[in-house]
Amino acid sequence: MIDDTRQRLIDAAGAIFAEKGYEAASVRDICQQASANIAAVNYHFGEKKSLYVAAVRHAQSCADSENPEMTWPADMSPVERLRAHILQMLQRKLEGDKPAWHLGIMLREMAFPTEACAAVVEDYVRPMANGMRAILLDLLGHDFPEEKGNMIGFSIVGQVLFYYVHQPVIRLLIGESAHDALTVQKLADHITNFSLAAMGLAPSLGHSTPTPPITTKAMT
Amino acid sequence: MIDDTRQRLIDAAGAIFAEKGYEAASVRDICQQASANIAAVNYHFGEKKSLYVAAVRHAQSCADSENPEMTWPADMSPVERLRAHILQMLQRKLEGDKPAWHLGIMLREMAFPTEACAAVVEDYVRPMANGMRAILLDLLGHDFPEEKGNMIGFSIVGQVLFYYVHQPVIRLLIGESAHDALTVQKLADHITNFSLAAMGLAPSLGHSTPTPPITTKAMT
DNA sequence: TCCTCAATCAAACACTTGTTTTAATCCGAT
DNA sequence: ATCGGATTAAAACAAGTGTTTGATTGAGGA
Repeated sequence: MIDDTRQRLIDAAGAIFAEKGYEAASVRDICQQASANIAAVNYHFGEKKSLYVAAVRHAQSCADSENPEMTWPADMSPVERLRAHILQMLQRKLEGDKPAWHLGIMLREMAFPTEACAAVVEDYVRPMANGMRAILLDLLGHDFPEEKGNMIGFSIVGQVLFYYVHQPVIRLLIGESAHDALTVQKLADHITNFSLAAMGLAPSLGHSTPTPPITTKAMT
Repeated sequence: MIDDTRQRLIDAAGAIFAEKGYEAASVRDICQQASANIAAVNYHFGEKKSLYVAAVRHAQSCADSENPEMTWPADMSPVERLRAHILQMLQRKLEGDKPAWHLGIMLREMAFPTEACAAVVEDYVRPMANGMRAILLDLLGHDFPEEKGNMIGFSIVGQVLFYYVHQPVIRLLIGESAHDALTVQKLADHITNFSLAAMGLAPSLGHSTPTPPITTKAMT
């Protein structure tokens, strides 16, 4: 059976782990949500912790398969690749078509790491970081200093992650309606334009010229 | 000292809550670290949850008193106020002279909120957000659209928080030595220059085109 | 001195936790 | 039909949880 109880356990566990954290999630709750017996988790995974890492690995393997390698058309300009990259990151996090726990459990792992964090970094974060670095190298020149490039990458990713990690704070801070008005497309355009302007590849924000979405070709 | 064990309990609780999270922290561990009896927490606070919110409130009251209201000299240019503000945020988080759990427990609360989150936002986040908004209004003009201003503020704060929230990921990603090379001063300069350039108030990163630093007053 | 009352302590409480055990069930191969 | 391995089920396990109890302390006031 594809719909094994083992898979049902991983799905239920991921959802509950992502929502309540590792310690607060009980195997009884997980088994009940998975319509499985209490002993099932120990039969299939041996112990609770193994079920947790199985859920994390499943989440990142799904994230891998759901996102088609981020391979952009070769004739796409670096600027447009950056724009598409930022939009995709935001969509992946805020437009939850897939089960929301896939990224929730990984963000929890990245903020308060357990032993599964290293695997997440290697299998999920590093490929994404390499993709970002490739774009930045095309944008800034391949002899750009590595440390500066790292910081620029962190500046971009930090902007994106902020809207996900601290979403509840933003809601409380600016109100529900103002938060709902921040659509993914609007956020992606802002972050892209903000970052491009910081790198000198687009007109700066700040002066209220109704800036149309920048679609300039990259300067090589 | 009037409330001896009560304060010891709050200190021990804050440290353990920040490190292990609410559920994983046991009152027995807390009482042992505080050299108090197991019944002390229930005698002084009634229940575990009240001790937690007491620790959170203590952390934010300390954060308030430790940071002298962020009142800059009146003749300081908005650009320099922004630079000082960013540096101060980073110092507060990464240069731990004070007990590290003061901000650790609040970041945990902001990322995965409990019922204490609203209080943290109102008493700690909102004043800081107002300070940031005041600087941005001086920088961009007091008739700047609110939503755009919010997003710019989030872009700046997101860059800062990234280095704290995802510090373990950064360590794994670029290595210990490269991470240690990212001093607070270096990060503050980068984030400030990056953000100023994005707003068109400083030369852009990316190319060494020495555009003279713009330190003009806000255009109204 | 006696009393009071807040504070501390050891012990036990009732409950949940993760895990194990043992028996029952399914299901394809013989 | 029968066997045997794989899976599920119910119950019990030991350990840990937050919380409560009731006794004990020790300083301050009448």
